[in-house]
Amino acid sequence: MARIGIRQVAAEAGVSMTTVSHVLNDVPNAQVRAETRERVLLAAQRLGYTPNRMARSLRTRRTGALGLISDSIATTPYAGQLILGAQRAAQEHGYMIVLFNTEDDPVVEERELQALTDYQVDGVIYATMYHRVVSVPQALANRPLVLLDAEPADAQAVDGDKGGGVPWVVPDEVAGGRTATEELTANGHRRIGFVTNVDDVPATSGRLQGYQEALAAAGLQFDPALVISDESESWGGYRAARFLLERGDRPTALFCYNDRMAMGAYRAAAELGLRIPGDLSVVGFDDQELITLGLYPELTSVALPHFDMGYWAGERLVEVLDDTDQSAPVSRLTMPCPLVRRSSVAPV
Amino acid sequence: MARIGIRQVAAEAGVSMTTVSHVLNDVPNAQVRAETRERVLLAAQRLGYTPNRMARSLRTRRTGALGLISDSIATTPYAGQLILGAQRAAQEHGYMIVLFNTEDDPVVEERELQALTDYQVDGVIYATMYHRVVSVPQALANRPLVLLDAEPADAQAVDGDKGGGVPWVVPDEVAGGRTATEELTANGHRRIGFVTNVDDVPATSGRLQGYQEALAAAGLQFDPALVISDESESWGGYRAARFLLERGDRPTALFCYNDRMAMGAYRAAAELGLRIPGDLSVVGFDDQELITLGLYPELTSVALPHFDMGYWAGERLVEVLDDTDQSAPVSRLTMPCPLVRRSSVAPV
DNA sequence: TTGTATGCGTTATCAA
DNA sequence: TTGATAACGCATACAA
Repeated sequence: MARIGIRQVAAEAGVSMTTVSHVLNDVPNAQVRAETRERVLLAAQRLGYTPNRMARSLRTRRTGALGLISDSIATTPYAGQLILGAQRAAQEHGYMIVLFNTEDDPVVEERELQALTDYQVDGVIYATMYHRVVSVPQALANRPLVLLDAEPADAQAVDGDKGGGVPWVVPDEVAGGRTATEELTANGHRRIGFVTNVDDVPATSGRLQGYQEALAAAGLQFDPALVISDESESWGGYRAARFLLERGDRPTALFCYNDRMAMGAYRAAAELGLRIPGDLSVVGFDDQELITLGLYPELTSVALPHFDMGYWAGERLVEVLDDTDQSAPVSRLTMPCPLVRRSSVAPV
Repeated sequence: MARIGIRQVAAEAGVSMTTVSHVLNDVPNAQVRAETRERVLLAAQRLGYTPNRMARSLRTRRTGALGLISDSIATTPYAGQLILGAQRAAQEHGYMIVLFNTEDDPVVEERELQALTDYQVDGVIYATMYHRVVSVPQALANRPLVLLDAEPADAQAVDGDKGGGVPWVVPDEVAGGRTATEELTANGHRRIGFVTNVDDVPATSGRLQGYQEALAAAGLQFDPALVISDESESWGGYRAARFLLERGDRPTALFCYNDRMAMGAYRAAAELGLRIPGDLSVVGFDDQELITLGLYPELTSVALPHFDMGYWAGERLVEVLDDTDQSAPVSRLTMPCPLVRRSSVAPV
């Protein structure tokens, strides 16, 4: 049983290979008579024809594969959404996603970049699992490339700008911080603590800025004493929250850098006999359901748009690959972070 | 600049394409003179030759791609480890992993299986993110296939047995349940509650069995009243634990079906004024660091060997693909679940 | 509007 | 021990 190829379809339809190819690929130039076209389509259908991707690839010099290389797929709960988004977009355009991992190890990264080349992927999505500033590896310089949840060290372009360089998408940390804080001011809170982290990443400065903007918008004075930094873990959040809540003029609400720190803040509140949300309102960040749904009361949190970012990156890369004209419409995007309301916020 | 291929290497080395192919692929039959061999290797090196995978694939009818199709990559924190393990194994043998997703939707699954065929992957890893009993889709029946974290509905073979069917790997739920319970009996606990879930999955029955075995091994009587089932969420764990802990002869230790339920148990204990581990010892399952490290005190938990299972599945599939003799050595494996000790267990 | 013929870069068959 | 050469299945320049 000879595997059915374009040749068999041609025979079945009583036409030549060329015609079949034209019909099946919707070649723009040469036209095919509608009747012939129909015949070919039917024949292909009847025979259950599936194009041989290897042969096609050899000929077109395109594999239809997108490489997704990321720093640490294993240890973060975000990875899934990021990858799934990219996968969905790729799938919709007939591409497949091939995974690569650097494990945050330069040696491994080197090896993976080599593999990326060996496998001859058509384009690359360079992803980080936490919003980071990265310098694009030299090996990726002259390839179709999109940055996912990462921004290039030499970035400067404005939102929606062409920017000229490599497209990238990151969460809008500033707007996210604003959203979280506004939820609190909207509930009448006037003393709002910010339990933040100590790392020098875009999220740290961005969310702080959003916090300040929201305060200003509500006519509130920014008080540096209400901002406490610590490790972005549960125990860091505990320490910071405890410090804030033990003050005489304790805040009535806490905006926490992430859900882990919020988890620590819950413990601090419990130890001090403070009820949530009755005595203290709390807003987290990241919307990690393991935490937000696990805590009691369930935690209101700002979600990171991982799926959407992944999807955008996939779409964008396909655009770059498929578009004849390379007039990149948008090369940089910050995505909004939606608020997910639960039960940890109440009016003062 | 013509891309360098086997032809260029041949010219550079002053030999024929055939010879180059022979030495580069270590063809077992035809021997090449050591000196010639050296010359070819050097030429390839000097030119930085990289084989064209599409051409090779077209010829060998093998893509070097393994399809990893899973039910829900997005929503679970396990996915990363599972995928990473498989990816690592694949990588080590020169294969790449291509991702597919069913989203637990039969329609999508249908489409993805089709894609799997279109992309002509050499083999398939069918993975579920929670240990499940599955029936292998018809479309996968006659392909190189390995089940990951899933067991076929018609399974019957013994560990290490050839089994004849498709290879699969799952966690050893029984041993895991035993491990968790033994940690408690070893600390002198004699009244050990089991906060379990209501779903009919292998983990439910397996862990219960392990619990019973450990009790028996410690010479303790199994008391059905100490086993409470509820939804495997934080609030379910809360309810079940609360019920157990309010009894007059409350247990001094709790084995929880998973970390989420343990999280709820923590809350129940706190509300009842019970200190952990002073008044109550707790062991969880899954070792989800977001929870185990977030809780206070940090939760002792039994870890699911996701990375190892992924790795095994990858290795196994490659074996099936590469091995000339198809005498499958092992077709079924249950992996041990190691205990991760933290601070939630103390002697009575 | 449709058909013929060539080549993409390898591997494998056969001959030398 | 090495070298010519024929597929692999498809897309396309060119001819009809």
